[in-house]
Amino acid sequence: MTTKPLLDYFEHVLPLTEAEKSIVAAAFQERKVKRRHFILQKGDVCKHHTFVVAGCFRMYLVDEKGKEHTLQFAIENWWITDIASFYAAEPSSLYIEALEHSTVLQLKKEDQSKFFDDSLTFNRIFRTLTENALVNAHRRILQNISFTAEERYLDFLKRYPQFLQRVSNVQIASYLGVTPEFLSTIRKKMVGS
Amino acid sequence: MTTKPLLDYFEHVLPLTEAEKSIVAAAFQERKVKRRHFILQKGDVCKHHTFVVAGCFRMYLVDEKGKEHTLQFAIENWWITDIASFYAAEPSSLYIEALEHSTVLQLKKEDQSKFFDDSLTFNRIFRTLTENALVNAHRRILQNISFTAEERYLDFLKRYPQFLQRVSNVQIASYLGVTPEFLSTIRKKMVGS
DNA sequence: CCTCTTTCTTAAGCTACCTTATAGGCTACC
DNA sequence: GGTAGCCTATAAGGTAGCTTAAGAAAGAGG
Repeated sequence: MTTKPLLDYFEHVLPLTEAEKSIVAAAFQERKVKRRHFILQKGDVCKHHTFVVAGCFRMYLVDEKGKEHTLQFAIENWWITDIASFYAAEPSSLYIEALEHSTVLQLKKEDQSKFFDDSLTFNRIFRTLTENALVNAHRRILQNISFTAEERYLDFLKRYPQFLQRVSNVQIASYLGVTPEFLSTIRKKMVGS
Repeated sequence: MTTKPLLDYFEHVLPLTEAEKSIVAAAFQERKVKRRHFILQKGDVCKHHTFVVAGCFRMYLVDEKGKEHTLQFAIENWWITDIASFYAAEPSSLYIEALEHSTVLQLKKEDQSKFFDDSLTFNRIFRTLTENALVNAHRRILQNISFTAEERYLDFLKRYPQFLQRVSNVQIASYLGVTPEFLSTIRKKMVGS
């Protein structure tokens, strides 16, 4: 069953009753996404919370000069959602693209709202997930304003070594906020030392 | 009563029953903080969620070269908490300093946990606050990797004009991730144009 | 298996931002 | 009411990171 990774993930936060498990299994919809296809494009309203069962995604912005800036990657057991668009029900300014053939589980906003109206458990789980995401976001902000590009790259390597095999250096550069050429010189310098 | 701004703030998210209001009023503790005093210092575990009733704070990191990097300011009706330290119960790497004589309301972690065990309402309120904070954090990450220093300053002016009167340019520079000298040249250039 | 696209690297010249230093204006406090 | 401490501004020289360009290597897809 495809929902198993999601149920395991939830139980890692808070134990679920059997009833809650079947509610989750019923509410989330499985979806296959091919490489280079999008589950969100600029202008769309983000209507789903997306949990990655298999595969790899990136969420990015394209600026007025056409340059891409990556906010987040996601692989197995990660969430990838434009929460600004999702919660405000406004058109997104972001793209979410599959970097590999992928399988996701999606929760519609209406179904999530029902969960939140009724269930203490689901409020606690999503509150915890959001707290964790915020802690990560705060760390990244601090790194962006206080680290050099090389320090940010080293931290990325340490924190997300799994991504190295799966996303290109072009995309890592756009996550770190540098050009691919400069990332290349950083890598060259590191080999030397 | 000092808790009124907090109750108003909560009700702006979700209506509270009278019973819930008195629970809140009882759980939060008022505290006066003098200018240049700290409610959190590096090495301390952050044990309270802090709501600002009056005054002004900044939360910052001091790096190994002694330079300060500001994560957040807070004035009336803002929260200021090192959530990484708060939720993980680990020593903080941050300082939270009063920039003016201030009054805050603080909620101990144990009391918040009790709220979360029992109350759907409080889970929903804090989930919503955390979501909003995450949306803001995401916007700031995008700005940091895709905006120039001048663009970040312009957005800061537009978004937080109240802060201009209350925090120094040195501190704004440390929030934007530039030196005070460079902020000064940006400001000079703007007047000219 | 072959071709087209993407990826990575290297290098030269350039720009944004930093460092250090100096100086004037403002505030606060003895 | 003077002096110390902080805040802002200005300028010169330095460095991190960008732009453009070009070629080699690796993959994707037919």
